[in-house]
Amino acid sequence: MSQLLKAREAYPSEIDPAIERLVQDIIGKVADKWTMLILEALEENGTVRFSGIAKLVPGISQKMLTKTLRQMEYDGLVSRVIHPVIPPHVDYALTDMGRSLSEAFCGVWQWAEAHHARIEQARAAFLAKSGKP
Amino acid sequence: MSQLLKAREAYPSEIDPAIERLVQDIIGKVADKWTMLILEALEENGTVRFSGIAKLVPGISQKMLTKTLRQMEYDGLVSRVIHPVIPPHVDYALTDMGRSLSEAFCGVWQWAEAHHARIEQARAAFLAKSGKP
DNA sequence: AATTACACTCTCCTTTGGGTAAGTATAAAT
DNA sequence: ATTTATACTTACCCAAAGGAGAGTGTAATT
Repeated sequence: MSQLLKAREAYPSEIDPAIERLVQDIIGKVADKWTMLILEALEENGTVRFSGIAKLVPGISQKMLTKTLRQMEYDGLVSRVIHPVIPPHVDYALTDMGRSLSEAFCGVWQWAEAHHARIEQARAAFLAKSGKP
Repeated sequence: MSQLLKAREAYPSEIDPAIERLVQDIIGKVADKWTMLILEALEENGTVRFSGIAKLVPGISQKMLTKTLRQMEYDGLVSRVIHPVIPPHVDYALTDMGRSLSEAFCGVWQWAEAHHARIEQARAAFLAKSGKP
């Protein structure tokens, strides 16, 4: 057993550790690149089909799109409506919970848009500081 | 080349695609489990040492702690101050930018705390619906 | 008869994430 | 002389993420 694991037990916590773990699990699942990108795409475009989301989320592969949508459906963030026609037609949309998450995430998007220049600046400074000496 | 990739180029975009890509890259990096957990730990505890963060972030390994902290320093989210004593003493703290990100993330934490019960409910419903027929 | 459309699924493969364990440096405490 | 403390790094390993590409089913189109 590592020193870290031993030491960790020493700290007390004011909040219910069971809920804390649950929340961290949710954060761990929801704080996913593709989840967030799909969330935004659906928030801005309402009901969208599979291929529509693929167009709205640059760089996502079919595999990841399918997988992420399934997880989001499982978590109750999106609804999935199959129209049994040929060729197939499947509509995706945010649920109320998905919309509320999207709203909660709005601040992060704004932060990213507001700070991307400063981040690049920080990176350059880091490289200059640590790369030279 | 896949159909998806071909189709994607067709869609025009109102916003600067270069900035869009930058923002999505930032989201992709920042939307990381450990980053978010460390962010919260530092936000709530101010200046903390390496081993202190390890105690505050349950389940993180030394390797991931080191790696994530380096990335956060690179992105300008945390400051790292080395006190050249023996045994070593290194202080970590959020920068202004780190604090602002933490603030932006606050909404997501609150969402997770508010909705974890509903998520578990949705999962049960999903399994009942898709597992039976 | 061949092609296209759509929303997948499946297989193969490479990359990354992430855990464990051991090693490092050195001064102070035992 | 050995242990302890701290903040790492390195090496080894496995599992998960994720990309590329091919295949599927069927009806309408060409």
